[in-house]
Amino acid sequence: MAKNARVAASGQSERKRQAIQTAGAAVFLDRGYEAASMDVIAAEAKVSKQTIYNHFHSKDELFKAIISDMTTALVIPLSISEAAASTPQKLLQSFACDLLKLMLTPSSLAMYRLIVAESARVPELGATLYAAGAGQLLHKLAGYLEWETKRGRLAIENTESAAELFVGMLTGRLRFRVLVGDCEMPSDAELKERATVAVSCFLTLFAPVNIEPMRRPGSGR
Amino acid sequence: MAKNARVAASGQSERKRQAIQTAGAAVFLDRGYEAASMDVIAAEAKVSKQTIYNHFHSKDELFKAIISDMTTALVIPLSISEAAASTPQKLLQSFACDLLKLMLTPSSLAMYRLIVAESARVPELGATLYAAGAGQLLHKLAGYLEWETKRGRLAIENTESAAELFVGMLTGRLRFRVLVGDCEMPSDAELKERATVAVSCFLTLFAPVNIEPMRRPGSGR
DNA sequence: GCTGTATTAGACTGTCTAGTCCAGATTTGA
DNA sequence: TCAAATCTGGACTAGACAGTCTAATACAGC
Repeated sequence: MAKNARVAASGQSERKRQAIQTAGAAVFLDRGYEAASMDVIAAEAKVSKQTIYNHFHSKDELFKAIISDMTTALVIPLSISEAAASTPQKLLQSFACDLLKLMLTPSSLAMYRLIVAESARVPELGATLYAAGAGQLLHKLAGYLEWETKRGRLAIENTESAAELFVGMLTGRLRFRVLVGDCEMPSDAELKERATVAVSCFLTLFAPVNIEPMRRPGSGR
Repeated sequence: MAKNARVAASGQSERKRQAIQTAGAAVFLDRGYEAASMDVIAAEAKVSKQTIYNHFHSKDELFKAIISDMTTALVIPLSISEAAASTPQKLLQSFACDLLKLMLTPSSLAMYRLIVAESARVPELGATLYAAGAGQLLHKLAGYLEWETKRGRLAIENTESAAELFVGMLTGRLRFRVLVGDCEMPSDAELKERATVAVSCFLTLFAPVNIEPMRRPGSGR
């Protein structure tokens, strides 16, 4: 045991392990930790239950492995490389749209639900995941804001707090409402409108003083 | 059966029912739906298990009764009655502080966790609770903003969307971070600073044009 | 005090689950 | 080709849990 996993990447054992993690992720996300049984995961992975226990000591360890794997798979939709060729308004607008769409994805919602529900039971996971996901996203956004400030196209003193402000304005209670079934999934047009309002407010607050401010916000539906 | 419950308010039966609901709320909030067993709830309520089933047909019905009871107990910390004697800045600031403190209360956090976790299993609850809690709060805030706009002390076109914007700016990712263990409970001073930033941004966006704008925000911490 | 109803403790059923064990089949690596 | 490791499926243990049942007790209204 404990052989180099990479060497065996094409081997059956490693494929089984992957299948278990994939199936486990699906079942945990779908049902939550308690309601996900090892038998169902085994069936989903097309693997015998014993095989799961060959790879993971317990249900809890499997869960932790899956979640911690997910942190490496989180993708942040903000490419600062494009920033030079764009304007703050365009870049923030497209970032905002991407972010809204991403966070309202069924799998993102399921992930959020799972993390909120289980972070009490498994404290270390939540912080790790936050750092890899939302935290990193805010940090990248702050980096971009910093860069634009140096360039003179924005005027922000505390970029970390401004980044959080922007994301807060953008998302508001939307995720909670969708999660809780208070409203349908918004259309793309509604998301775009929401993004536009947030960007426009943000630029009103943080555009350099010598630049004409945006239209007064809050007129959106 | 089905006697008027109010008449029997001083009776033993009604007291038992109350004890069951109270104990059930505590156990559900503490452990979540799945991990809360009827035996534990009975013990906590100092009641026999059969008595629970005399009052509620099933665990699920008990859960629903408890949650729907909570909706009537939600208190919104915004008294517009004080508004006339104050200024938008002062009132929003105090509202913001109250709201932040309220939402970071251990019991509020536990409630949030429970709702997020269980709204998938019991869809109708989430919407009801949202309407009674966060939704009503946003609505009251919007009402206040409307009133100040009519009075000429604010200039807002869409007050509902502005209310959500304000709450979004105020809370940002804070609840999620605390819930997930990414950060400690913030001190009162930090909460106040956070409220100040949000209020100042909000007033910059929505103060009437003839009034001097606030200091440029984002300088916090 | 009498009568009917609610409560109680605890035994009990049936179901579900995490985790183990085993004997035979398959795969892997040399 | 052979031996070690891994996989399989299914039976099994032990415990938890929702919900029922019972026989005895406490209580409320008349």
